[in-house]
Amino acid sequence: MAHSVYKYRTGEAYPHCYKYPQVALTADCVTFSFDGKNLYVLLIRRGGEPFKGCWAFPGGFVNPDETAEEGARRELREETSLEAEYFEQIKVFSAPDRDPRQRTVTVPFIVLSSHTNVVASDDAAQAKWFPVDQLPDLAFDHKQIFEEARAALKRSLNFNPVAYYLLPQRFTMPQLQRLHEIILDCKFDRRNFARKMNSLSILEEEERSQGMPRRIASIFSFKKDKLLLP
Amino acid sequence: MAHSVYKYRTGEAYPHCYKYPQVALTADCVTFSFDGKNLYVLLIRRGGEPFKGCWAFPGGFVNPDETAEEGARRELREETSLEAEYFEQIKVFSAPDRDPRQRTVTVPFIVLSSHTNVVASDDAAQAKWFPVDQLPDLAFDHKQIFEEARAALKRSLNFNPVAYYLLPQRFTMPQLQRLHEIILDCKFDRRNFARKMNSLSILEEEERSQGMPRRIASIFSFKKDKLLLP
DNA sequence: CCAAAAGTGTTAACCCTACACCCATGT
DNA sequence: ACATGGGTGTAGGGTTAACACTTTTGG
Repeated sequence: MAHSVYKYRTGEAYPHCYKYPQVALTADCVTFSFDGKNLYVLLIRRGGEPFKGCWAFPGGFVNPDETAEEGARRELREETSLEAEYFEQIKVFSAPDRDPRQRTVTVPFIVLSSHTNVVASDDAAQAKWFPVDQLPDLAFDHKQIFEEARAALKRSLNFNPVAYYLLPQRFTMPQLQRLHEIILDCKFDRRNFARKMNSLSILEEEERSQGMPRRIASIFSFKKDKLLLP
Repeated sequence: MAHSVYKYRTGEAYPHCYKYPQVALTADCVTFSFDGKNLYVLLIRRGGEPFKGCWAFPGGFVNPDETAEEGARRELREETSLEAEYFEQIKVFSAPDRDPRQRTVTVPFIVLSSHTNVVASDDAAQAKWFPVDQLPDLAFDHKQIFEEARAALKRSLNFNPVAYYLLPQRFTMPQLQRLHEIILDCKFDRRNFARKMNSLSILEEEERSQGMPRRIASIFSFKKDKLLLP
C-alpha cells in the first residue's frame, strides 16, 4: 500500500510526504522477567539522540508494513536479541510534545519473558534487567509508561496465566506465590494460596523422588491444555 | 512543536514532509447509550470518501496539537454535537492496509453517554443511535473495533461505574439490572442483584412519596462521593 | 543450635445462589 | 380476572480468611 502519496523533490533524501498531518509511530516494550525472587524489567541504554546515554525501554519506529505488535517484536529482537511469546498492548501515549524531535505516538506493550541473558545491539549501547523497585531515570515519558504497565500487569493477572510466561517450566509453589505477591503487592497465606491454585486445576504436580526430604519444595508445571493462550 | 521537519517544495500544497516514515493517526468513538430498555451505539453515515454513504463510528484525524483523546472528543462533537464525560481508550488498530488511502492507525475509545438526540454535521451526513444487536454493515474495520469495544465494556463494568454514565441521574433498580444484564449478556435474580448493589453502598434511595403505590419502582441515584471518576 | 523455609487441616465468616409469595396496576 | 412488574427473606453450599505446629537444612 502507498504510505507516501506525493513524490519527493529531486535530490531530496526524505521521501515521506503526505496529504494529511502525520505522526511518527513507535512501539515500546516493557519486558518483565522473574528469577524466583525478584521481578525485573528490561532497559537499554540509548546509543543515539535524543536522550543519548539514558536508560529507556527497547522500542522504535514501526515500519510501514508492520502492525504495532510486529514492530514491537522486531525492535525488541534487534535491540536485545530477546524473543518472547506474550505481548499485551496497553494504552498509547500521545501527548503532542512527548518526543522533542517530532510528533510521536507510542504503542507500549507488556512483554513477559523468562529471565535470560540479553545482549545489546543495534541502537542499544547496553541492555540490562533492573529490579522493578530500582529503576534509574528513564528517557522520554517512559517512567509514566512503566507505571501504566505495572498497573496493567496487576489487572492482567486476574485473567491471563501471566505466571506461565514468567516462570521456568518447572517451579515450586513458593516461587509462584512470591511472583503473585510481587505483582499484586500483597501477602498471602501459604496454605490458602496453594489451595486456591490447586482448585483451579491448571497445575500439574511432579512426583516427589524417593526419600526427598520435606525441606525441598515440590515441583509444579502448568497443564498446557488448560491455558487459553492469548 | 515542529511536526514537519523539512520544508515543502515551492508550489507544493502538501507541506507534511518528514524524515521518518509516518502514519496518519485517527481517533474513533464507540459511543454507547441506554434508554432503560436497550443498549445503543452511535453511528454516522459518512459524507466523504472512502466508504462514502457507509455507516461508521464518529472519528477522524488527530490534529498535531492534540492527544488522541482530545481528538476523539473534538471529532465526536463536530460530527454529532455530542459532549460526553467518559472516554476509555481501547486497543489501537494498526493493520498496515486497514485504510485504503494510506497507512492509518486508529485509537478507538469507548464513550458513555446519555441517550440524547444527536445531530449530524461536518463530515457526517447522518447520525443515529442503533441498538447494539441491529448494527448495519460498517466501514473500514469498524465491525472488529465494535467487537473489541463491546468486550472491553463488559470487562470495564467490573471496575468502573459504567452505569453512572449511561443512566439518567435518577433510575430504578430494574433499569440498573437490565443495563447490567445487557452489557454482561446474562440474567440475574432480582433479589440477589438488588442486595449486591445495595451492599456496595454507592446508591442512594430516594424517599417514596406519600401513598406511592408499591407497583411503582423506587428511585435511586449514585452517591457522587463514592465514585472514583476515571 | 537456631533461623529460615516448607509441608499440613480446621473452623468461622462471608458471599453467592436458588427459590415463592404478595400486591398493585393496566388491559 | 389475569398478566405484568415490582417488592420482600431465608436456607444451603461454596469460597475465603485466619490460624499453629512440625520437619529439615544451612549457617
